[in-house]
Amino acid sequence: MATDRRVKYTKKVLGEALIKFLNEKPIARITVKEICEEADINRATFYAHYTDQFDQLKKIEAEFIEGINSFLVSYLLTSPQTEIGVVVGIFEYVKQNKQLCRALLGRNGDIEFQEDLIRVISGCVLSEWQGRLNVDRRIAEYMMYILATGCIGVGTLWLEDDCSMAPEQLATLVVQLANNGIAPFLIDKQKQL
Amino acid sequence: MATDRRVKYTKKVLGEALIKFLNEKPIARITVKEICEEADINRATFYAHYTDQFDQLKKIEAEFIEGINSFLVSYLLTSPQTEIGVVVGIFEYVKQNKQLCRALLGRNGDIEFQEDLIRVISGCVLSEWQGRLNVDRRIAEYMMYILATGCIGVGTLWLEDDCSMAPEQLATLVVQLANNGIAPFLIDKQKQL
DNA sequence: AAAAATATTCAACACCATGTCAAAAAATCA
DNA sequence: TGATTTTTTGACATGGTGTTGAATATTTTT
Repeated sequence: MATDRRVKYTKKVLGEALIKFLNEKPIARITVKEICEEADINRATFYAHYTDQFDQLKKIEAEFIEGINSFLVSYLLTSPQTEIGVVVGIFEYVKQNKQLCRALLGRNGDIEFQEDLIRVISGCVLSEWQGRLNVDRRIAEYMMYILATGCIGVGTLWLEDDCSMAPEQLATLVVQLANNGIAPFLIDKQKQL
Repeated sequence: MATDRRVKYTKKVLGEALIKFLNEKPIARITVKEICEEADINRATFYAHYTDQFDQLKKIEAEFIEGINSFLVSYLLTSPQTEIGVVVGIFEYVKQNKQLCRALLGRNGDIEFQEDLIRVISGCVLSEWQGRLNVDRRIAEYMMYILATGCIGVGTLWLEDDCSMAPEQLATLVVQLANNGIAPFLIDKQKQL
């Protein structure tokens, strides 16, 4: 299949070039010409694989989504399912793809990619919760959306911090906040008196 | 000052044209040429006001941020500050600028704009909470980020629903979830036994 | 209402990334 | 090695870009 070493190499260096530029400027400012110059690949070759830089970005995004999805599926099948375990897994997967994720989620990232991620997280992680909620289906969807976007948002901040915090710690924070909100963290616990 | 009626009209129709296209495709796919044709404004006139379509978008975004910021500041100065009141105010302001917000936050929106919004919300609404949290400053920042991005995320979903839910209802949901998480909404409340 | 100031229009220009092509060269696979 | 596939090369027309100066139109000022 698509295992020709030349094709593999071409896509690899073109992808690296795009990611590099995405850390500097939005996709709209990036030209096919400069991607090819950076990667030292002929422009005609680029067009043999992608229609333009947006197409290239979409395909890289799709590859990542596919990757994290299969990771989650295999995780859910094998491991004992602690509530926090999956969240840790997600953050670890993100950390392993730090540079790519920073480009896709950061300042010059793509909102459609965010939405794809929300879909994956909702599908694999949050969907189970949804059935246990004693609220309207629509309200439950809104609540899941808040949690999913909050999760992605803090993940992005974490990436900008170069993933300095441990994935377990971040996952713990997220799960606690999702379960009980900020109340347990407040200073004035009048109940203690 | 900048009150010449011609300038005002030009910027207005150019802005409307850009927003219209943003509901159809990403800014990168939008050309200065088509913005001007849609607005029936000469291309040279466009360049008298903006360097390109990105510059135009940034200026429209900045205008909105400025608007919501002054709205929040005046709100915090005049009204009795109920915890939920400010959140209602934000959602109402968003609803009043539905079409614009949908373009700026939707599928073809801009992540930098999201970040600007996070900054405003954090600054005006969440900063007070932060001091009351019994956690590290860094952890508190992460928590605020989760709440802010969750808030924006659900706001975007709400916009796509054409703001069908009342702002008060949505604000209530957000505040409850932020304060106590999903626990109070769960079906199996074993504590009741 | 006329004059002065300012904004917009118009036409034309060079520039450059784009997307495509056919033929040659290079690398891979069997 | 020989056949196949990919990449390179150079060339081409196309179209949006950004700028310019003069003409025209509109607003503001006196």
